[in-house]
This record gives sequence, C-alpha cells and structure tokens, in this order.
Amino acid sequence: MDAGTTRSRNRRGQGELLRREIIDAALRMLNELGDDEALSLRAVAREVGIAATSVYIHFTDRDELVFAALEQSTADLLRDLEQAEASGGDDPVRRLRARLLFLGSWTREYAGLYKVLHESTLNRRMHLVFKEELSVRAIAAVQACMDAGLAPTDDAAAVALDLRSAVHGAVSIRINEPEADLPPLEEQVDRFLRKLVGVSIEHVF
Amino acid sequence: MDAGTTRSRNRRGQGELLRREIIDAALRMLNELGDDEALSLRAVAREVGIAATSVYIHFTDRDELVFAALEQSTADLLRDLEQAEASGGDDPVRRLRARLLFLGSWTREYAGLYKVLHESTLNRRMHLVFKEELSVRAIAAVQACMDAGLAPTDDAAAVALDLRSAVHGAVSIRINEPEADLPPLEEQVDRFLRKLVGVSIEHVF
DNA sequence: TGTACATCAGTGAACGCGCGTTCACTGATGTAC
DNA sequence: TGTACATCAGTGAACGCGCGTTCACTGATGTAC
Repeated sequence: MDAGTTRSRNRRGQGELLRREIIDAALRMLNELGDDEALSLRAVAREVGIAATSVYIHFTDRDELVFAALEQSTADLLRDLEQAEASGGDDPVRRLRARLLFLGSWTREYAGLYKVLHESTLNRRMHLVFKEELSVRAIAAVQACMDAGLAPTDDAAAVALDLRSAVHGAVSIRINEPEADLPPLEEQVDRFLRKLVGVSIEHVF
Repeated sequence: MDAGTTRSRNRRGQGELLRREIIDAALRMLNELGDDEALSLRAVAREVGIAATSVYIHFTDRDELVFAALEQSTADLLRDLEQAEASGGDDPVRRLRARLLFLGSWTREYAGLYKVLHESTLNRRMHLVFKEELSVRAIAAVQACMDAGLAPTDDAAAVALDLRSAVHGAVSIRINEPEADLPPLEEQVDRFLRKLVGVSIEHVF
C-alpha cells in the first residue's frame, strides 16, 4: 500500500510509466492472491495510488490488465528459464536439471503466480502460449539427453510428459499445502531424473 | 436451475431435508466453479429454489455451508476409494493400481471438486484431514507392495510421495488444460507404477 | 521573450449489480386440553 | 371431536459494501506564433 507516499503526475510523454507501475502492482497482488478472479481493478488502483478510472487510460478493461500482466510475467519466466538452462553448459543432463531446479526456486518466490498460470480459470479463457513453449522445450531437453547417450532411448514426448507431470505435482503439493513440511523438492527432482528419464546417478551428483 | 419446479415446504420434523438439498446444490456448483471463493450463498439458494435467508436456518454463515459440503464430499471420496482398493483383491499391486485408477476416474467426473480440494485457498484456511488420510494410505499401499516382494524395498514414504506427486501432477495438467489432448492417464499411471515404485511389468498388465 | 492554446495525465461523482447478513414476519401443522 | 396455541419451516425487505465501468471534468505542460 502506497497510502503514505504522494504520487506526482508523470511528465508529458511519460504516461507509459504508469502502465508499468500498474502491471507491476497487479503482478505483486496476483502473486499474493494466487487467483486471477480475486484481483480487482480498484484494488490495483489503490495499491498504485491512483484513481480507479486512471487504469482505463492504459487498459480497455480489467481483463486486458490481467492478460498484459501475465504476458509480461511469462515472458520473463521463459527468458530466465533459458538463462538457467544455459548455466548447465554443454551437458544435456545438467541443462535439464538446471531447468527443473530453476523452476523449483521460481515457484518458491512466485507461488501465487504459479497458481494463477497453472490453476486459475484463465486457462479456459486464455490460450497461454507459454505452456506449449514449456512442453516443447521439455521434450527437446529430454531428447537431447537420449541423443547424447546419457539416458536410454525411449519415447521422448512420453518421458517428458511424465517428468513434467511429476515435477508439477511435487511443486503443486508444496504450494497448496505449505504447512505439510515435505522433504526438499531437489531430492524429488533428482529421483525423477533417475527413475523417469533414466539418467545415471553420477550425472545427477 | 429449478426455476420451473415449485418447491413445497417440508413437513414438520423434516426440516433437515432442506439441509441435504442445500449441500447437494453447493457441491454441484462447487464442481462447476472449481473454486470455493466463487460460490455465493445467494446462488446456492437460487439453485435450490429458496430464499437466501433460509440457508441460515441450517448454517451459521457461508463458510460453514462450504465446509459442511466439502466434509461430505471427502467422506464419500475416502469411502469410495477404499471400496475401489478392495476390488484389487489380495494382490497389493493390483490394490494400489485400483486406488490410483479410481482416483483418475473420480477426477474426470469431479474435476471442479478436485480443484477446490487441492488448489483452492481453503487449503490455507481449513485443515483438511482427508489429505493426511490420503497420504497415510498411499504409504501403506506402497509398503504393502514392498513387503510382498512385488517392489524393491526402499523408503516407502519417499516412493509414495513421488507417486502421489506424479499422479497429482498428471491429473492436474489434464484438469487445468482440458484442450491439450494428452495420452490417457492410465498409461501414465502404469509407467509411474513401474518406474517410480518398481513393480514388475507383468503385474501391471 | 510572451502568450494563447492544444494536448496530455489523471480525477471524482455516479450508475447498477450481486453479495453476506440481519430483522421482523407469516402461515401451515401438530398437539394439549 | 373441536379448538386454541406453540412450534416449526421458511420468507421478504432492507442494510452497507466493493465491484466494473461511464461520464464530464481539471489542471499542468509543452509548443506555435
């Protein structure tokens, strides 16, 4: 809440700055709420410290605001994921593992956004392109392990789906039952890599 | 919507019948909404065909209605799960598999309720006992397979958590991305049993 | 250098809506006498 | 068998609230002359 600070009007030509501020506030609040339907345009305006009507300068309605916010969020996530994968160097197993572990740490900071992106009713209303992107890249990463002889050759699409399902499930349980105190996600991820993909143990450690 | 049918007042001493009608309507609507926060007391009353105030005869407030509905739903689910398990006979692998497959078919009919129970904010507000029950019984089922020599002896709690995570993830993806047309859940469940629990292939088929 | 004015960034009042909840009530039904 | 009445099942009007959205507006700022 910016209740204390006094917002001053942006200079001429700088109107777009408010747009960013609104999107940032919306993302912060979506992350706290974990549910896009619970986000109100008026609450976002309050958080930014502007009149509710000012939101309409930059977005035609509430839905467009939510879409714009999530679009930015998924673009950022995909970029960061690629960067994390790159940190695995040339080894396809390390690259795949880096991907999964980055996703795990991302969900700790952005649990609410993870829920919005994967569990909210938006999934029915909005075709989220980034989901397909995630799926395609997961298959490619698994295939790369097989091609390098670091995992038994198999149906890469099926294996990638199993891996994605398992990691998503492990993440989802941790997000939705925060009081459950489960063992660290990393342990599970490594078991999934060994048992579902079939990478050898010395690669994981 | 019962807009057409005219509801007649229950006879003296039969007031509890309305309570059941209200809970049934609430469950139907929760299953359609997939989100407990989206359910309004007034909408439930409309569905049943009574005045909104009549709900207060049986429930102190909206939350108590939601809790009562979910309590009934989880009790029913646990009972049906046990029955499904029993259909597996004496073989612990068949019993475990029957459990998982029943859960899969349950989620096809009650996708919205699955979301409410596993993904809604209720998880933070309400300590759902049935989750612990599910976890305990999953561990026991996995342990039984190991004890019978049908799966390699291992940390049953860890294996059960992996299995639960994987199946939950596979179910969650199918519920939240209904347009994705993925391969049948059964195939995945069988792979999880083989790869995560380590049961032999002839047992699965 | 001074000024009129178009433009830009943002506001405040108002609308109709559905919500949860409270309150005083109605009218049928079973029972005590 | 008849009737007064307590009880039970359920109602309708009203409240204050936050919401999304529309509308006519304000006032600072840069620019053309």
